[in-house]
Amino acid sequence: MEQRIERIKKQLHSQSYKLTPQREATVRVLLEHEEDHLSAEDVYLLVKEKAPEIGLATVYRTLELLNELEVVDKINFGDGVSRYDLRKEGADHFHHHLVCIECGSVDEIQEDLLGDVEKVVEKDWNFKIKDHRLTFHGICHRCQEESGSNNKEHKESNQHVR
Amino acid sequence: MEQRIERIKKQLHSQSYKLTPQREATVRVLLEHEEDHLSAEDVYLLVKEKAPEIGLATVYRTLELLNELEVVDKINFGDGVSRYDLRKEGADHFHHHLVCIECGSVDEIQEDLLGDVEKVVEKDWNFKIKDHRLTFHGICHRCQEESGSNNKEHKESNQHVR
DNA sequence: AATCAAATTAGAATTATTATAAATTGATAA
DNA sequence: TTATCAATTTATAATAATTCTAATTTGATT
Repeated sequence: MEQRIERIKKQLHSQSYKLTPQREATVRVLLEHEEDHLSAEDVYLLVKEKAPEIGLATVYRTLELLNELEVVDKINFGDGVSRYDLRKEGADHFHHHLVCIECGSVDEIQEDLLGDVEKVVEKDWNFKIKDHRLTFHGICHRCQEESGSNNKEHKESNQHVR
Repeated sequence: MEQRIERIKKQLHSQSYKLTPQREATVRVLLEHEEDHLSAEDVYLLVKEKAPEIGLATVYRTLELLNELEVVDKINFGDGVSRYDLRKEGADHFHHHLVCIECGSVDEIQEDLLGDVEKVVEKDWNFKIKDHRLTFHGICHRCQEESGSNNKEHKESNQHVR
């Protein structure tokens, strides 16, 4: 973890930004919740535990900065809020998401999957792809297994959406 | 156009909703702007021309209703607003989008493209796919052609984003 | 004409996000 | 160390999108 923070710090410095205490606390929260898809508010509340004096606007600005530096990705699942997702180091493509319409959980797919599709799009539409967003909506494996039971909640990877 | 409205009317009736004048005016606007990706506000302003007494809340409610009936799809390109896109009749999959990061234009891809990918996801992740969202961000064919020139604006299919 | 539910309107309320102005911090150089 | 200057942060106000509420209207049915 310290090494990743160190690398992010270098990345900031290389563009003459500083890793202030507030920014570091924010990055730590993101690293500690790598599996989740936190909203700005979520991040704010978690950062407050480490650095109670931080302001919400600072969190927003930090997330925006990290987004510009491609340390995090800003995503939107259609509920009202933006969520922020740490990029896997060395990942040159953005990962995909599986959103369960039953329980609201969000799982990630790290595999590429789109290589061939992107080739087709670049060629047939003459479109130079820089990034992509792919989200599948459906029923997750957990909700399928319990078909018949009434258990509506799962313990892990739950990111409930309004 | 009249036939499509007639079919939407039937669809509403089948779920015991009515095609009120306000709803009809809204549907007409959507049909007349099938190529665009209108925000609720855009729709509201256009509907006002036909039915000046309509309220913004009604437009929101109508769009939400049409979304539930899968007549329109609610999409989100990451700017602050939701956009509403008429579903192609008979299309069992949601079309994809090409968002240009230069000029802000949004083009559509009607081709499926994801068939194989979906098979893999359903099998390997045991996820029952109901819907998907795929958006590519990059440089559109128009902006590529004019590399070198300073022309920043295009006449058609422009959906500028904040 | 009476009735009842669905739909609409206007406007208030909420929620997420961004902007602003004043204060603080940190690095650098005199 | 102290002065200085830009970057950053804070608190708060402002904005923008969307949803809620209460009162009213509409339409179909008795």
